[in-house]
Amino acid sequence: MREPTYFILAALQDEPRHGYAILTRVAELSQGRVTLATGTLYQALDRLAREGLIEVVRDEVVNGRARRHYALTGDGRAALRAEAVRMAEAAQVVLRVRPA
Amino acid sequence: MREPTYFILAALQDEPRHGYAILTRVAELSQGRVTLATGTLYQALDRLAREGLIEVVRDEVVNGRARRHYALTGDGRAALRAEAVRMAEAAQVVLRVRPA
DNA sequence: CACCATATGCCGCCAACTTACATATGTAAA
DNA sequence: TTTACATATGTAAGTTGGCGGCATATGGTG
Repeated sequence: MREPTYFILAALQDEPRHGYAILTRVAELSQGRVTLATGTLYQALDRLAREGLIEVVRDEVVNGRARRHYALTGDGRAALRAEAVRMAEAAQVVLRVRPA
Repeated sequence: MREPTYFILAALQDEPRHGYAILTRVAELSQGRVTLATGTLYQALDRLAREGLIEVVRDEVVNGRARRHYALTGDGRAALRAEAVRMAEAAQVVLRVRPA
C-alpha cells in the first residue's frame, strides 16, 4: 500500500467522509505533506471500493452538488491497522526506537 | 519511496554490501516479510546510484563470481532517515502511539 | 469578471515493482 | 553423474498506482 492510499483510509478512521472532505482531511493528518491530486483520490476510491476496503454509505445533494460518502469496512479497518504496524516496524529498523 | 527501496537502503546502514548480500539482509531486517526479486534489486541499485543515494565502493571477484559492493552516500543516509521519520509519523496517525 | 472553494470525474503518462528469463560457478544430495 | 540449490548478476515485458492536466458545475469573494 502506498502513502496516498494509506492516508485515504486513515481519513475515514473516525467517521465517514465524502471525497473532497477526504482531500482536506488527508492534508490535515499529514500536516500538509500529502496533498492528493483529484485524479489520485477518485480513482483510489473506486479501487478501494472494488477491493472491499471502503464502501459507499450515502449519496446526497447539497447546494446542487453531489456528495458521495465513504466509510471503512471491517476489512479496510484491519488493512489500515496492519499497514500502520508494518510501517512502524519498518521505521524502527532504521530509527532503533526502543526494541519494543 | 516504496518499501523495497527503503529496505535496500536500510540494508546498507551498518556496512557496504553487494547485491546478493542485500537480498538476504533485507529478508532478515523485515523478518522475512520482504523478499526482493532480483529484477527489483538490480534495477533499484542502478537507479539509486544514478540518484546519488548509494555508490559502488568496490568490485571484486570471489570464486569466479563478480561482486559489486554498494555503500550509502551522505544523501542516501539522510534520505533513509527522513523516510523512517515519515513512516513513523504516518504510523502514529493510526496507532496514536505516544504523542512523542 | 476573474478567481477560489466546493465537488466529482476522466485520460494519458511515468516510475517502480513483479514475473520471467538468462547466465555462471561451487557444493551437496540422490 | 546428474540434479538441485545457494551464490551472484543481469535483462525484458507487463502491471499498478500515483501525477498532471483537463472538464464540469455551483456559490462566494475580490
